[in-house]
Order: sequence, then structure tokens, then C-alpha cells
Amino acid sequence: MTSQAVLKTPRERYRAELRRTILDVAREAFNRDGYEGVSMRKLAEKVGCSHANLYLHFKDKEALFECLVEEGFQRFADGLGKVPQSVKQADPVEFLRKAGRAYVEFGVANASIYEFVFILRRPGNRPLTPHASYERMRALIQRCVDEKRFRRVSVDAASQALWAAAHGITSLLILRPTFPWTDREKLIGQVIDAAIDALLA
Amino acid sequence: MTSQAVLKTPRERYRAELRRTILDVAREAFNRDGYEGVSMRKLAEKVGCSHANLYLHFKDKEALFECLVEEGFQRFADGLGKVPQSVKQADPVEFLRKAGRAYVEFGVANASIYEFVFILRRPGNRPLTPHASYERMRALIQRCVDEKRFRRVSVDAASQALWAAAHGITSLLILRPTFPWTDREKLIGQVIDAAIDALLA
Amino acid sequence: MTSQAVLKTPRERYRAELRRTILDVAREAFNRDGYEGVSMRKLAEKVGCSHANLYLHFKDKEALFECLVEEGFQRFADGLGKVPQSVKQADPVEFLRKAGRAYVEFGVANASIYEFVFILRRPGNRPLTPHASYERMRALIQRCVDEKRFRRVSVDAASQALWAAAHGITSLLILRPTFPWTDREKLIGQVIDAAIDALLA
Amino acid sequence: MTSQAVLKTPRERYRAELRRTILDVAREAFNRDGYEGVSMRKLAEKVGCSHANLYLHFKDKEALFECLVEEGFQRFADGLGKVPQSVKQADPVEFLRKAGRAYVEFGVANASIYEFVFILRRPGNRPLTPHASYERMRALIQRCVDEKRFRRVSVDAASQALWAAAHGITSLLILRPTFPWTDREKLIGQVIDAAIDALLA
DNA sequence: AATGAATGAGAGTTCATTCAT
DNA sequence: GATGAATGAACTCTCATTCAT
Repeated sequence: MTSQAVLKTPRERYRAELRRTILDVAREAFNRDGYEGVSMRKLAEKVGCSHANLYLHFKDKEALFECLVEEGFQRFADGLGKVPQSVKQADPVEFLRKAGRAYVEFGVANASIYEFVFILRRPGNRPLTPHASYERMRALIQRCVDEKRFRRVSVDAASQALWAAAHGITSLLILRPTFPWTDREKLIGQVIDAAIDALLA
Repeated sequence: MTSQAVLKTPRERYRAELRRTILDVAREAFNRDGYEGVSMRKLAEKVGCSHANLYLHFKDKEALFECLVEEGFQRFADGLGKVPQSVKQADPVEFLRKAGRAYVEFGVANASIYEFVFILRRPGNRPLTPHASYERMRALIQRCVDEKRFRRVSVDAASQALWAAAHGITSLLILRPTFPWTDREKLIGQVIDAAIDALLA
Repeated sequence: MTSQAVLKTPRERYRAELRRTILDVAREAFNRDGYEGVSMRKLAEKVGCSHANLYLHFKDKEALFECLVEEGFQRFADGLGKVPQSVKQADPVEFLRKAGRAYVEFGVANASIYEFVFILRRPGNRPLTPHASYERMRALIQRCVDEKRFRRVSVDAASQALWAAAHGITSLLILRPTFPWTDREKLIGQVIDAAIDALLA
Repeated sequence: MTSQAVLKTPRERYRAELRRTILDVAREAFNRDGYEGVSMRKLAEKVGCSHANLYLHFKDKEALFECLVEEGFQRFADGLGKVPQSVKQADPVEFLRKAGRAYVEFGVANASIYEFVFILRRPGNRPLTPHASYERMRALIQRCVDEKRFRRVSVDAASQALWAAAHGITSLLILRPTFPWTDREKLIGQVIDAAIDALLA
């Protein structure tokens, strides 16, 4: 099927590359300066193209941001999905630990998206219904319970508690970047593990 | 002597009331739209005064914001200071559990303050230095370690992990009020206890 | 005649003193910061009264400034008129030297007034017709010619040349206060004397 | 090669023209109303473009002003550089007389430039450091002293006195065009000569 | 396809001035 | 008589966006 050909002409390739660059630069900028702190002109300057050019790829600033959000959602899900198969099938608890860490690390690495999705209250903010990653986590916990790795706890309560822990450390690291945190990686592990250990049989 | 009355004249009273109104309206506005999303003009319109009037109460936008931050901190600290003495002196671990629950419950009950203090983005990425309630928690954990109730853990890491847990559940409950949470009180207890139990000797 | 009593009641006296203070503070402020650089609020602060109080003494900012101008004109004329009688009647050339120096020194000491009167171009700036001090200087030069102290020169040309010299050094000292001038007093004398010496018989 | 043409495209030409227009309108406006009296909005209105457009040509109001200052200095220096070589090399005193006259005549003929450079108040009391034409005059006077054509006077004092004389007659002729001046050319000569004669050995 | 030019809207802030007290 | 409160107008400057080229 020719429609599968990803990038036919050099022109299309260049265009796609530029779009990619814009997105990458924009993500970094939004992460550092926040939505309002990023201006299209400064963004274009960093990208190395004219500001008007940005509008050929994205309808407006919000569309550009939304695109990053969607991409972030995708990557978020992908990231959580990338825990090696071996781990997935072997030990559900271990998988959960890995997934929890992955959640936090993705959140921090994509701060402005995490902020937008899980933190920010915006006009026209649709309520966040239980989302894909939450559902997956819930399923995983269910498995842990089924396999008697966890005590007989409410799966919902357990899922929510774990989410709270993961969200807590993620959002603090994002919102208070200058706080004198101890070793971040250890801290993340500690928080996730504490939440999980409390569920063990 | 009536001269002891805090606000003597009607004028002073009115002025204080206006200031109060500005602060309340501003807190709500900042909470909804973020620092950059709030303009002094729109704010004044909501308050029902001229924009120039705002500058008679606060040097500039940032000063107004800072005032809200400080007020929030104060109220937060006040709210948490209310755990009964008897509990305080008895069992430090038990006290920590109570304090953790109190943190979350006060945060949820005073959502706009909590949001203001711990969730809202600071203008210019101002650092949030360790605050009074954090310090108190840290001291308490130190005591638990000293009395060998906790394992020999880094007090800082432990404090931050506990704060992360408390903040996680608090902020989720605030920001996602429509999420189908299980029993909130139990959930809070579970999150706090998990974080604390992980530290026990 | 009671209308001659300058200041009857303490109240009137206080009021007059305040007015005097305002004028003095304002002159200094206008001199340093220029007309637009002075705000009524800052002025009042320096005076030590409320800004609204200023309006009880002067209709508006412009009226306050105009008052200073008029006062300055008066002082200007007074200053030039104060060369001792002995000098006046004795040697017209010596008198002219003294008068020239006095012109410059008054101009510099009352910079904003000098600026307003002789330098500034303002909307509604009436042309400066030959003025009192110019006429007096002209008369004096006439006398010098009559008494054969000066060469037979055009009195008008001589007057204008002398005025030009005096104005030149005055306005430069006012407009370029940070220029590395040599000793100002000597410089003034040199400029005036050069202009006068050229006229000597 | 046509690519050497300074302004190739119509676009560049138009842009340069607009810049030119802005500068001309601004000079006139600053001359009439002073630095503070000119607002970017009113300026844009006179130019016939949006106020935001001005910022595409000049970083801010001060940069626009500074550009005019520099341009004025440049034109002034260019104008004075035109005294014939023959005169320059012959008699330094004669040259000084010619240069003095040239200064005044150029200033009067290019009143708006002269006003801008030497009369207008600088924003923020910016210092006017000794400038090129002053330095040239100073060097010339030094030469007169070295060649014993002048008395042993302070070169700085002499330069400043001569500058004062030249500036005095220039600025009066510019600022008081309706004053009943005697023959202007003679007057200029008289003022300059008086200042120079006073220095002769 | 890509860009420089251009602009209306709006930001925060200061000002001179008026007025009720 | 004196003042704090209040405001509308104006300021400089930045923004996201559109459009002719």
C-alpha cells in the first residue's frame, strides 16, 4: 500500500523533520518556562525558522501544545508498556515496581505535559476520567491479588493509593524543582516501593 | 479603650474589607487561571474596582501573589498545629500518622489554600524553601529514628517520601474531585500508613 | 492699612510656610529631574504633606511650575539689580562684568526656570520678545559707548553678542551638567570678559 | 553586479523608507515636545503606522532616541569637516575662526540636528561626553598655544569658552528666530572673534 | 513553501486629578 | 483645611496571529 510509505519526497521528509524539531524544542521550552512563558517568536528563534513557519505546522499555539500533550500521552502509555516482556510475565509485583518508576520518570521528563494532564486546572478542562495507564495499573494489581501476591485488598483502593504515591512524588518534583531533594532516583523508588510493599501478602 | 480596636474608623474597616475581597478574588482567579493567566485589569473587574485601586493595596502583581502565598502558608501551619497535646507527647509514630492524616484533611478542606501553596506555579520559578510544616514533620521523623522506632533511614529522604505521599493523595482529591474515589478517609489512611510503615524498624 | 499686614494669623503663617516649602522643594526637583520627571506624589512626599494638599496651593502641576517661573523671573531681575550702587554708578564696564556673571550664576542656580524661559520649546511657547534684563544690558552698553569706554560699535550687535556669550555658557552648564568642565566660576568669568573686552575702546 | 546595490528589493527599500520617516518624524517630535513629551503611540500616529511597528525598527523608545543622537552627531561632524585643506594647514588661528563660523552656520542651517545633539535634554540625564567636534577644536587650540599664537592658557578652559560662545549664538539664533537680530553673519563673526581674540598672545 | 511586515489586543504600571470624609 | 481613596487616561512594551510577497 503506497499510503504506508512514510515519507515519499525529500520535501516531505524535510517538512517532517522540521515539525519534529519544532515539537522537541517546544517540549523543552514548555517544560522550562510553562505555557504562558513560551512565545511563538522565541520558539521559532530556537528552532531556527521564522515564527510564521510555525503556523504552517500548527494552527496556533494551543494546537502545538495539544499536539505535545497527545504525543506525551502516547509516550506515557508506550513507556509504561515497554517494561520487558520477561518481567511482565514473570513477576507482576516486580512489573508494578518498574511501571511505577516509569510513570514518575516519564512524568518528570515530560513535565509540562504531565502538568497539563494531571495538575493544571484550565478553562475547558475536561474532567479526567480514569485513564488508560490507571486502568492498566488496576489490571496489574488485580493480577497481583489473584496470584495472592497481594493481601486481599480492594483493588480500587490499592490502585488509587499507588497512583497517589506516584503522582505525589511526580508532581512535587515537577512543581518544586528547586527544593533540596535528596537523590531523586532513590526517592522515587522509595515512594513507589513503600506503596507497593504495603500491599504485599 | 476603644482605641485598641483593630479597625477603628469606618474608612479603615472598608479598606480592610476591600483588601480582603481582593485577596479572596485573586486566590480564586490564580487558582483557576494560573499566575500569567490573571491580569490586574480582569481581577479588578471581578473585584468591582478600578485596576489602579489594586496598586493602592499591593505594590504590584507579584506582591499580591506573594501575599496570598504567605497567607496560605500561615493558615496551613495554623490548621496543622491543632493536633492535641496528648497525642503529641505520647507515641511519635502515632503522632506522625495523625499529623499525616491532618495534613491531607486540612488540605482537602481548604483546597484553594492548599492549591495556592503547594500546587500553583510560582512566578519566575521562585524556590519553595522547606517550609514550617515540612520542618515539623522532619523533626518528628528524626525523633522516630532517635527512639529507634524507625529504621536507620535518611531523615531527609524519609521526610520527602512521606510528604510526597501526603501531597499525592491531597492534590489528587483536590484536582480530580469527580474521579470515582473509594472511601476517601480509608484511602487517606492507607496512603499515609503505607508511607510510614515502610519506615518502621 | 491692615491689608499690608503680611501674615495675620498663625494659620495663615503656617499656610504660607507650607507654600514656601512646596515651592523650594519643587524648584529643586524640577531642576534635577525636569518637568515630566517630577510627579505630584513624589513631590508631596518630599515636602512632607499629602499630594492632595498641593492642590490647595496650586491649581495643578503646571500652575505650580508657572509660579516658579514667575518667581524666577522676578529673582532674575532682582539678582541683576543687586549689584551695589557704588559699582553701578562708578564704572559701567565693571558693572557690566558683574551683571554678566550674575546672569549666568542666576541661570545656573535656577536651571529649570532658565531652561523654561530661554531654552525650552513648548507647545504654546510664546516667542521671547526682548526682555527686561536684555533691555537693561542694552542700556548699560549704550552708556559704555556714550562714555567712550567702548569702541563705536552697534549697541544692538554688542548687546546681542554679550547675551549670546552669557547664554552660551549658561545653557551648556545647565544642559550638560556631567561634562568635565574646568573650574566653573573661572570659565564663566572668562567667557563674559572675552565678550566685553572685545568691545573696549 | 546589481547585487551591490544597497537596497535591492522593493521590500528593503520600503522598510528603509519607513525607518527614515520614523526618524524624521521622531526628531521633529522630540524637538518640539522633549523626550518625555513624546509617546510611542502618538509618534506612530504621526508616522502613519501602528505603535507596534516602531518596535520592529527600534528596540525601544530610548534606542530610537539614541539613534537620532548618533545620526545628529554624525551629520554634524560631517558638516564641519568641510573646511578646505588649504586653510587648515596655513594659520591655526585663522582656521579656528573659520571653524567657529562653520560650527554656527552649520548649526543654524541644520537647526533640528543641532537642537537634537546639543540642546535637547537627554533621557535619564545621560552624560554628553566630549565629542568629536569638541576634540577637534581642542586640538586646534592646543596647536595655537604650542605655536605661541595664544597666551599660555588652559587649553581646556579655552576650548570650553570658545564652545560656549559658539553654542550661545547658535542656540539663540535657533531658539529665538523671531528676535530682531542685527546682521546675523556679522554677529556670528563678532561672537567668535571676541572669544578667540581674548586668547591671543 | 516560507517569510518579513504589520497590527490589534492586552499586559503591568504610573500619573494627575477629584472627592467624600 | 487636610487627607486617603479612588479612578480614567496614558504610558512602554510584548504577544499571537494574519497576509502579501
